[in-house]
Amino acid sequence: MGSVPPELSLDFRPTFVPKTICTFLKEVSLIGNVPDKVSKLDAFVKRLEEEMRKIDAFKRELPLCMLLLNDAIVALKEESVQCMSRNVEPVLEEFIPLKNKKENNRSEEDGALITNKKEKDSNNNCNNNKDKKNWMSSVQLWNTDDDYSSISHKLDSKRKDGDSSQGCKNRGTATAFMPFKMNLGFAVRKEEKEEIPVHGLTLLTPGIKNLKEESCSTGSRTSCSRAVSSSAPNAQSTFRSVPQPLSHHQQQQQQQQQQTARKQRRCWSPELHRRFVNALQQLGGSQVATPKQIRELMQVDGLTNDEVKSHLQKYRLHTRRLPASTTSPANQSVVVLGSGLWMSQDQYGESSKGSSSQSGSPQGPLQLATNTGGTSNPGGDSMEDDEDAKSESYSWKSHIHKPGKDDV
DNA sequence: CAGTGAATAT
DNA sequence: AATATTCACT
Repeated sequence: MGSVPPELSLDFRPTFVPKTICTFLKEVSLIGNVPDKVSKLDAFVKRLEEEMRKIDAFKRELPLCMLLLNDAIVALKEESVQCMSRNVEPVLEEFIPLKNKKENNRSEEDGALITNKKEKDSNNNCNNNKDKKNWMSSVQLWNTDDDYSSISHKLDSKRKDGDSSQGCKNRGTATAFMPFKMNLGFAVRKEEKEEIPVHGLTLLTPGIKNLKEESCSTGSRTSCSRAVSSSAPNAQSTFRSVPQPLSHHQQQQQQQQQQTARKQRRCWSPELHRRFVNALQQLGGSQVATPKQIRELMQVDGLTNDEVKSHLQKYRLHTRRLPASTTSPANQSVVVLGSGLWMSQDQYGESSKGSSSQSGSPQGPLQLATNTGGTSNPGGDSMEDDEDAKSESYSWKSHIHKPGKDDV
C-alpha cells in the first residue's frame, strides 16, 4: 500500500535480462545472413545445453526446467538445421506463435514475420495446444541423447507434413498425442525406473490386485492363493522404499496395503471342503476337532491353521444355526437328511464318512498353489485332476448341512 | 494353540 | 449378501 520498493515495482528492470526464446528468435529472424543466423542459433543452443548440464543433477527436482530447456534446444536446433538446409526464408512460424499471442496478433513487426500463421495465434487454444505439444515432446527428449536425433527428426518431418494443413488442430492433437506414447517408454528407462518408480508403481500395485483377482476367478480355484499374492508384498516393498512424495490418496492406499496386506483369500472349493469334512469326521465331529488336527488330516499343502480355523468357525456356525429355526417337521426331516447329505456322495461323490482314513478319497495330499509356509508346490496344479476343486468355491448355502452336528 | 466374536475385505 | 481373513481376547 505504501511505497513499493523498486525491485517490486512493475518497471523493475534488472540489468541482465535474458532474452526469451521468442525474442531471440525474432531477432534471429531479422538477420538476413544465413550463416549468421545459424551461428547465432548454435550459440544459443550451446548456452541452453550448458544450462541443461548444470541442472542435470536436479532433473528430478526440476523436471519442468528440463522440459523447457529441451524444448528450446530442440526447437532451436531444428531451426538451425532448417536454415542451413533450406537456406531460404526463416521458418520460424512454428516457434514464434508459442509466445505472446497478443503481441503477435497486433504488432506489425511480428505480423511481417509470422504472416502465414497469424490465425493460429488469434486462437488461444492453438497456443495451448502448441505449448503442450512442445512440452510433451520434450519429455521424450531429455531422456537420452540417442533419442534426441531421432526425435527431432520426427518432429521435423511431422512439421513438414502438417505445416500446410490447418496446423493448429492437427498439430495439437497429433503431436501432443505422440509424446504421450513416448512418455510411456520413458518411464521404462532404467535410470528413471529405479529412481522414480512411483509412477509405475502406483499403477502397478493396483494392477497386482487385479492380477490376483483374475487368477482366482479365472484360473484354477485352489491355486489362487499365496503363490500369487506373494508377489504383491514384493512390489510393495519396492514401493515403500521410494522416498518420493505421494499424494494423500496414494499414501492412504499405501498405508492400508502395508498394514493390511491381506493375503489372497482362500477359495474353499468343494473338494477342499470335502476334505475338511472328512477330516472333521475322522476327528469326531466339528465340535471336537481342532484346526490343527483338521489341517493335518486334510493334507492340503499350503493350508494354514488360520484358514482351517476360520472355515471351522463358519462350519460350526452353519451347522449350529439351522436346527432352531427349522420348526416344521419337514424341516427336521431335512435336518436328518441334511446330515446324511453331508456325508453322502451327493455332494462330494463318495461317502468318506465312515472311512477310517480319508481313504474315502483316493487322492493323495492336496497341494495348493498356495505355498504359504514356503512349501514348494511342485505338482502345483495337483488340483487339476479334481474337477470339483476347480469349480467354484464351496457354498455353505447350497449344502444345508444340518447339525447332524458332530455328525459322527 | 484353540475358540470366539467382531471388523473388514473380497 | 455371503465368505474369507484378521485381530483382539480369553
